[in-house]
Amino acid sequence: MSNSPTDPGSARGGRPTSSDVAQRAGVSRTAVSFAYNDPAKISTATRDRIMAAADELGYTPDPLARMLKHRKTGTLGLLLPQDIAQVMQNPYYAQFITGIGHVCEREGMTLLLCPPLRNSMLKAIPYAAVDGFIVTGLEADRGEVAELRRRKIPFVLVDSEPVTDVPSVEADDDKGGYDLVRHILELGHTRIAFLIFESGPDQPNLGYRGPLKRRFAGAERALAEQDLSLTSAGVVTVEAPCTRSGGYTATLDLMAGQAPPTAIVAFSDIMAVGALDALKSLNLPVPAAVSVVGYDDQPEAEWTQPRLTTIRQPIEAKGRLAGDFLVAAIRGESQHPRQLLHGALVVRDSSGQAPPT
Amino acid sequence: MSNSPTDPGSARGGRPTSSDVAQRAGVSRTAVSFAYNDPAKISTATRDRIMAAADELGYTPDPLARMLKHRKTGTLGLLLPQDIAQVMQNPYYAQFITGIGHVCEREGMTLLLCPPLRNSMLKAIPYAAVDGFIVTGLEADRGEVAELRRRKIPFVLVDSEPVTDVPSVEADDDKGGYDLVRHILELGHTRIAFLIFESGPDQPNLGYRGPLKRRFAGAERALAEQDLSLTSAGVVTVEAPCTRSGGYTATLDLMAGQAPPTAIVAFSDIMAVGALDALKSLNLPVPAAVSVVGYDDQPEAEWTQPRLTTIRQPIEAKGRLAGDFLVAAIRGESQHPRQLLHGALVVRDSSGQAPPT
DNA sequence: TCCGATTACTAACACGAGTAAGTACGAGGA
DNA sequence: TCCTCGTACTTACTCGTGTTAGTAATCGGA
Repeated sequence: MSNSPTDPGSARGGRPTSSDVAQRAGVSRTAVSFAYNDPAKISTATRDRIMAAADELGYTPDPLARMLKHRKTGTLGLLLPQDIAQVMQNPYYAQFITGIGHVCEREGMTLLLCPPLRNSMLKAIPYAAVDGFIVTGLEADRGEVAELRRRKIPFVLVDSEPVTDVPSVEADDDKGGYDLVRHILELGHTRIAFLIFESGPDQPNLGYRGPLKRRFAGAERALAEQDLSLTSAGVVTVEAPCTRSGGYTATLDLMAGQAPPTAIVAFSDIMAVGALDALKSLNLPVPAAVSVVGYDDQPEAEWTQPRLTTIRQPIEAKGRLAGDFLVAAIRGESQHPRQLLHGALVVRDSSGQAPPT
Repeated sequence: MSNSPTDPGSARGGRPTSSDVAQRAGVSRTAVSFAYNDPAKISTATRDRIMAAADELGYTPDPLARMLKHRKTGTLGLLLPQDIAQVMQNPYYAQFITGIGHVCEREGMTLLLCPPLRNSMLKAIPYAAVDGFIVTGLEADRGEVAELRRRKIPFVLVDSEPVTDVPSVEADDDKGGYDLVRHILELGHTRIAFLIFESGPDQPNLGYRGPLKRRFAGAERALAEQDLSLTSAGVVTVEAPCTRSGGYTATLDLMAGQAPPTAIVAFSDIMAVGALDALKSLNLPVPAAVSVVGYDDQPEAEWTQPRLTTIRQPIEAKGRLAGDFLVAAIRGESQHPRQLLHGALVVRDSSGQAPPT
């Protein structure tokens, strides 16, 4: 109303600043800052006057400016390998984020979901205002690690290949793969199909990254004990999208083949559920005709008919540890810890003795 | 190495700034900025020199400083009513965030999860560096709306009571409640139990907020058509935590009562699943002895045995619309749209004719 | 040879705050 | 009266960047 258009500090359409409040209360901008951050440094009378002025103008300190000054954002960044929509459809991530959430609650921090920018995780890094990153589903090339190092931003790797001097959280996927396949072999199966997620090079067990690679390594160890390998007759590997329908379609294809498997090892519960769907539609009893096992022990595993044998993985603990490590790294307390989490075979009803030949 | 300790611009432990790069390349700081943001304004030769210097020093523009200058963060804020860990355990939110995720992808934005700070959504607002908020699960008192208005931050309300001049997305929970109960009544049920989430005042249908309140209103309309009400004999309302075990325990209690219900109306699928568990453990066939219906049509609803009758709610669309509205509001294009989304009754196998008395 | 016009760059201000160092003032002690 | 000393406040610098306005050098044209 009384603002001349050239008046610089006044609310010219935008939000009021501390200068506006200072002017209105007849004090310096510093006094306004003190009123908010260090009330002891100012008389209660002027403090009240300042607060009243702030209230009338609708002033509120700008979070960005504070962050810039303090060099602290109060947010953890979660660097994702896929778009948010894809990630959230995967129950794995819901559990993982739950774990991080516990840390956020304890520390009073927020969580920023950072999907790739123009299909690149690397490009997403420079645009995130965070105190540090939790990096998950890292691509093989590792440009991201170099970039994060360049930037001197604290970060934690999850389910990635080990990198020196970087805190990391891993699961014993090798042992998981081993336990799962050994369980199947002990039941007498010899015609085994591996149902795996994501696309990779066409040579199995070569070029797979992260957890998948390690699960395969464990599987191969178990197979070797029975003088089998991933390339033995009867052992096949099929790739499909990590969805229920992906597992469904792949299983239909498998069972239509020459010598269909008697055991399907899915490296994801959700794909295993799809496999169960397919076998049901083919009227093949599980586990009498075909055994099915999954991985992760997500809640679905207990609801299927029959209930799913799987590897329980402490996903939530993984998130929590990653959060703890990151917070420690941000505080500079980090000793570059590396934690290996253990899974366990959960035998339910979907795996049984191989049918007589 | 060659930095004197009083040298102000040099990397004194921290990250290098554009001044450092400028000094190293023998140009002004402005030139460095141009090299990154407007290469046309600078000769290619010096641009290369600047980039080389930046590379050697490991320089990278500070996202916070950019945001402050541009008055734009490139992130949407999701203001949550509970801690991240609690929210992520609820499949509802996973779907909702999926919807927002589509918008984030299209706009190239990130998503900030803002849980309450010291049990207060209101206190979380000032600490978030976002371009706008999606507000969900708002408490009844509405302090948050006033605060967001004060701050002049764009925001969108989801599943809240209507507020004038604020974009909002709602579902027709009233119709959902009506359809669900009408379905049950048409099957001849008269002894009905409502299984609802969260704690409220002890008088049912009074003081409930948001969606729950509207679902009850719809339910009451349907009941009235049969000359029944929420306080009729045979109609009970039970509150329990919104979890599988919450539904389980509550149902056990219900069935142990004098005149146990023949229909259980859960206002959440996950509680309905718990109810099914309980009935199974009591050897009560569903729907022959007791019908069970849920709400939301989450993926679980199709996996249960029997498959669950429920109200399909377009949760993902809700998130997507909220995102769209928020982006429009941030751009200043907003006409304060209000969208009402429609659900639909999905009849599966868990609801059937009431047993003969 | 002198005049615009273009190119290539810089100085100076802005974004919105926090904070060390400095100043004016009144009270209290010698 | 003079000299502390504490209180209450301000001046001036800082965080790291974007960008307008302005200047020195170069070029083409007459």
